[in-house]
Amino acid sequence: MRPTVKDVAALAGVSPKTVSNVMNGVVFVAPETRSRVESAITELAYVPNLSARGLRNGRTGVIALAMPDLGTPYSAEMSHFFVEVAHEQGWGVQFEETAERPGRALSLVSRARAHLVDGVILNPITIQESQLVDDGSLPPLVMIGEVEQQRNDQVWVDSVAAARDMTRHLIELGHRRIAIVGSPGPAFQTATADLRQRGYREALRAAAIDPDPLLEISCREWSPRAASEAVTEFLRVNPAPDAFFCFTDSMAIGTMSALWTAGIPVPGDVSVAGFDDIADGQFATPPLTTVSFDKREFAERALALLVQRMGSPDAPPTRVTIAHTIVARASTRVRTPA
Amino acid sequence: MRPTVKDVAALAGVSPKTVSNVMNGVVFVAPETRSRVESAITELAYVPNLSARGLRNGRTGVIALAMPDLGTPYSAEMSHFFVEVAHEQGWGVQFEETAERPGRALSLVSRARAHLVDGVILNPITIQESQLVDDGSLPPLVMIGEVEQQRNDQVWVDSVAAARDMTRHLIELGHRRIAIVGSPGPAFQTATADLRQRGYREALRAAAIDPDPLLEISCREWSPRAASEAVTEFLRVNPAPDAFFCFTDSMAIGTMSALWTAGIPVPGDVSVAGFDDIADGQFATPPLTTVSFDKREFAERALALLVQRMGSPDAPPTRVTIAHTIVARASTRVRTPA
DNA sequence: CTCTTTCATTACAACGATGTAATGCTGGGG
DNA sequence: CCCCAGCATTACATCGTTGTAATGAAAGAG
Repeated sequence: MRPTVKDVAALAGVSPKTVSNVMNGVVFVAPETRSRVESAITELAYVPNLSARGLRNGRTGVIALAMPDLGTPYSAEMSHFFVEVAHEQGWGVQFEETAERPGRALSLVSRARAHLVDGVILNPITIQESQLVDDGSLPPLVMIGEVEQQRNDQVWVDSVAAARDMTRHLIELGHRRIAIVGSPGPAFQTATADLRQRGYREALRAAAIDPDPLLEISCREWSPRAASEAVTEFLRVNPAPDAFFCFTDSMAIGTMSALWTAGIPVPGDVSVAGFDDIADGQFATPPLTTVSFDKREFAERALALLVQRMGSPDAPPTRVTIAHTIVARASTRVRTPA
Repeated sequence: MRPTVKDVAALAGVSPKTVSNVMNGVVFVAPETRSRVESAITELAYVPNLSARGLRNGRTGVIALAMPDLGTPYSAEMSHFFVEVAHEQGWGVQFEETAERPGRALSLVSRARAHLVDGVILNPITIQESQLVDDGSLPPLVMIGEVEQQRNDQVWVDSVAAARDMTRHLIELGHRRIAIVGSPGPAFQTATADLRQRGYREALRAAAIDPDPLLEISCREWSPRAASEAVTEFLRVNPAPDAFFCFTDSMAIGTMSALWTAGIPVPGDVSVAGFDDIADGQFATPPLTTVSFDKREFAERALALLVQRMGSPDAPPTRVTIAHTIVARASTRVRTPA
């Protein structure tokens, strides 16, 4: 039988409330009493029942983290930092996967309202999910990622600027026919895809390069497999472009795989760039040029926003933009005309 | 203000307990009453308070999953399947990272005892963690991975056999000087490393190949970076072996990166094999030969074991072995003597 | 028409922790 | 010597849900 405050109180010869006072430390407790209680706690190996505390306080000390698909390196790395940061601050983290099935985000909100979690950090994947209706009963919520909405607190990377920067980088290397992988298409519509494509087009326009719709390759999903298939199909019909700018590192890895299979050397014949700076990108062959940002800072800011929101539910929403940089590695290089 | 059973009961004109009966569905409720309650629930958008339920029942419906480092593809993919399977069965999943700092596993057990979770699935990383003392107060617990202990339920892959099979596979391809990456060393001691090395040595012995201690490369940690560094250092001093058998796919990716940098073609000059069959291994260049096993089945079996353990705390521990297969891809091929 | 029997429904208490308001104690001033 | 101020500690109620035991009503038997 698990010991309770009652047991501790009995052993220490005080009342349950005094034990509670010792643990929460807000009320002053005489040093002698305090130490007596503390040793009773140790002796019984007492651990407070968080369900009871949660019931009483309306707080559980747990937040929910909803990422599209934990299995993908991007979600995984982000999750890693969220868990790390949250644990440092004493929060538990409960997981949800939004890609599993549509509407998952809603059931998630339900869960939150079920008071198992005090707040939610949500990386929406579809447009609908980012349009969660706020009927006033939403739990404290922070959106992460490239979502176009103003209703909730949000942390993101400026995808338009980042895509523009990367495209310009490729242009500066001498590339002209720059294909993108992950363009928004009928099978895959996300705000992220839209924004990155917008940045790409802006950079082309700035360099007076005519955008070629053929070079905007879309995938049925943002996975290495889908990218590999889409690029393979593209190469079957078209000559290789100067460079591929893939909207995620995962798709870049799939793209490089397709190029390897097709016998096209990277970066010899074409350059390949990604987005996200996942750890394995550094160890791809060749190491991947990518858009990088501080994932730990991302997690810290999002959690800070969430905690703040828990405190003041009615404050106006805040949007935090995380700085990005272009990390040039061996997968891109100056174009040497054939 | 969140509605409670009381509010629902008032609206439906019944007692709180009847509402509870409708939701839990064990006791028979007259159809007419039931539908009245159900529409009251819908109207108020009532969601039960899980803290209260947890306090009352002693069950929270949440399990904890403790993996070494969520950021690594292996942990991430396993976690993905655990979350998927758990959600299908209505469990919530709370995350812990055991690699964060030593002793984490203990604080985790504390958390479990704090009754926020009903059970724990633990992938221990150090030997100590796998030796958790059972003072009778452990929560329902299932160990996953290559841990040598008999105290707890466990799901694993037979690492000795798998490493033996992979080594034999490489031998059958004509390789003789087969290096391993991830050999147990002073900086990194795990049961997994021991077992895989044992399997490797057994296969060499069976083929009458003298094991060469120089070919047993150890890394300071099981990451692509550490593997890349260790292999680079190895190549600085030694001639390239016929093949590298890396004890994880992550290390295989690091190894291929080092080989790429050193200008040694894979699989032209050397073959590379991994272990775990992570998704990105298929899209490495070249695609990675590896030891594969059904991760979803792994998760299902572990969760089933955990649920069973919750029901009967005193049953003797069970150990489940998940089948493995060798998946041959382009990173290994028949040796062509120079 | 009355007395069981059956079975849906209800009243009440309890899970464990903690905020509130009241209690008891100690010591200093009148 | 007594009373009151100040402050550590306590009793009690409460959070929302559900098991237990009791209630009440309806149906069937005598």
